[in-house]
Amino acid sequence: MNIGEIAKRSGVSRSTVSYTLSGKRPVAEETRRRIQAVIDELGYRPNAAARALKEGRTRTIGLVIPPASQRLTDVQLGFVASVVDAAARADLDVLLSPSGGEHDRSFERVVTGSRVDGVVLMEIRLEDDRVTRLRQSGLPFVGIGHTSHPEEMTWVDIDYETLIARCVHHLADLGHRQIALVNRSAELVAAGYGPSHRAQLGFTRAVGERGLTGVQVCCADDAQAGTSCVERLLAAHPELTAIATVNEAAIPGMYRALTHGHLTVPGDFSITGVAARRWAENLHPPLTAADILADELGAHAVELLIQRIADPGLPHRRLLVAPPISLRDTTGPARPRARHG
Amino acid sequence: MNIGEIAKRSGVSRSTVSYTLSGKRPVAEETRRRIQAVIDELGYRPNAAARALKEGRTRTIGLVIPPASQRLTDVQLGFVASVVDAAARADLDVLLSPSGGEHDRSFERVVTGSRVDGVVLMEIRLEDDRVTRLRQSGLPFVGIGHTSHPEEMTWVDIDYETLIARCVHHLADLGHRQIALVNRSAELVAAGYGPSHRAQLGFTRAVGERGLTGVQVCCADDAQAGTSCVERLLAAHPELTAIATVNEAAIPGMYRALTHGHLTVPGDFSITGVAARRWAENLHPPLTAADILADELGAHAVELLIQRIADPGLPHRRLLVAPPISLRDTTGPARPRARHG
DNA sequence: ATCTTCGGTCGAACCGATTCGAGGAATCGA
DNA sequence: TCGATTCCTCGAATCGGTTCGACCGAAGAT
Repeated sequence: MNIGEIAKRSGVSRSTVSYTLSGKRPVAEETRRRIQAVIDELGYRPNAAARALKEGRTRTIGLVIPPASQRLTDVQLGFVASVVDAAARADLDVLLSPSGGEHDRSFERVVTGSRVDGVVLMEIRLEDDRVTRLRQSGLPFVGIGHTSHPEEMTWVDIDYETLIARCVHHLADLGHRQIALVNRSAELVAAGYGPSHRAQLGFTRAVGERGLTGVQVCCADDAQAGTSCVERLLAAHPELTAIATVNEAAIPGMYRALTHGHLTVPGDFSITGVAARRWAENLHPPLTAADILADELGAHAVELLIQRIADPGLPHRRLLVAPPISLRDTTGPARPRARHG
Repeated sequence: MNIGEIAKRSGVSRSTVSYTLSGKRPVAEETRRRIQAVIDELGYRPNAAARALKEGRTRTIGLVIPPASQRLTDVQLGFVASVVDAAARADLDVLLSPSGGEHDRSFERVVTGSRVDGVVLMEIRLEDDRVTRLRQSGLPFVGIGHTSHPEEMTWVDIDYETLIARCVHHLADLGHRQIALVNRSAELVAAGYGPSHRAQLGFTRAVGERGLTGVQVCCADDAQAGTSCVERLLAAHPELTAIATVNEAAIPGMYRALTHGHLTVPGDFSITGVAARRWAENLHPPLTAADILADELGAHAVELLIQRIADPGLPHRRLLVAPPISLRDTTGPARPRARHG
């Protein structure tokens, strides 16, 4: 079922069929109708490989997701969904590629075999081999996240530094004097994961500006870890009255630890952070947090990528978003903690 | 950077380079080394489109995910991850396609343009247009889930009927006499969503076999809905002492409603169901549930698909898995409910 | 009446791989 | 020494599209 077959049945040449499809040259109205009828009847669609070969573009973008695809956070999942949606709207297909660890073959295939016109790269580290690899390959790409050389690539990102600083200021405004930052896992922080690093910066800065006492801890990305992390914090820092966090997966566990410690939220203890909106709303109690607009960010990444594909010579662009804090039910005026042992 | 360039620099013909790459004909050891050196130096990879065009296969599979990609459940996410992993292991790329609603163009592109060698289809309904469409397209496909004509396609699925029946028997063994099934959203059930339908069947059957009183309700896929659903249940059925559910997203909300109603789990009230293992373990308290082994199922789907791609004439196969219930902390002996208003 | 112009169509080249039949050189047996 | 066999390599065809130059007839200009 190829273009030659359509041509034969319509009594025209292959090129005329092609022009009918693309509209790049005029075709007589009657001829066009005849060809279209045959196409519709046979349900013909041009072969994607042949088209890609001749045109030199695949109408496909790669989406490189983090290795541990088992444990995508809600925010990450939101990025995937929004990238896929935005790509679909632009009539682009999305090739999914896990990267890192045992999946390097997959990443390499995507980068190197002219399979895609461009790549959206998620979960970028401050020093990231994949960025180096992509840059030297010459393939257009856009990061969701950025490296320690932000000017060298096009990216969109969440301004964790500002957001966490904002959280700290918000807590300080409410009278809290001793605040903890619950970051993500120690491994991620050690690996130079940008958001974690920038959260540290923002926290340190804001705590300094407001003359507060700040504690920083790492915590694995699950509820269990959140519980034990907060238990340790409460025990070690009796004056602590509030937490800011970028570790959404640990938050339910943190709630649990507070409940166990007979601390009500937001009465006795305040907690705030950065999280996906729907997720924050569905928590109990709903979390006061800076809402990450994954939809918007993913769509923007695709848009920038499409521009870069159209003109790879374009200067690099970056977009750093810092959504405001949505006040919900987990932050309130500071009150000295009652001791319960 | 094409095969001709490699050939020129190695001083051989293009076909010799091709044979070196594929090993389909002998190439002199020295020639092979020379060619390989050039390939390594230039980092050459054969153009995927050209190869696909000539070979008639793309080394890519399509993964059709549910429309509301924003709200993939943990189980669904597990399927995606395991399919991607399994495909990567088989050196296959994965083209992601949201289906349904506004995304039909994407689905159509995947099915029709020879973009993929086969398709894994998720979230199948009892009557499903996409299955019809795929069957008439002749493209090999494997379902995760199946329609009301199970013999007409190859699929893997979770035996929700058996699992829910098992949950009911487990609760009956513990002495519970009145049990509720919390199903997924009314829309899904109305749309003929297989798992929901089969859960109903299994529930009705087991309740009958054990002479219990059974109540069935639908519940949207979020915590909020879970809370109000259970609140209504508790109010309407004072004798109710246990719940079985296939709605994992609603479970945290159900816990909450029980807590509010001053019912301890598993002391006053038992709850069990079907859920992803990691998720069930991380819940508080950990959920007694049949653990869905998404990894296994996804990998098996890919395996079956690869077989069908290799030989489309193969008879259809099906795999219905019914993992045993993992006893955790949410089911216990029946005890008449204390009235708290 | 002749020259342009232009809309509509065709044939052929091309994209970058794979694969088949054929050919050349070296080796072997007779 | 000559033909057969084996081993290696090459050239050409092919996959299914797109696109460029050319051509043809009809309409418009002079």
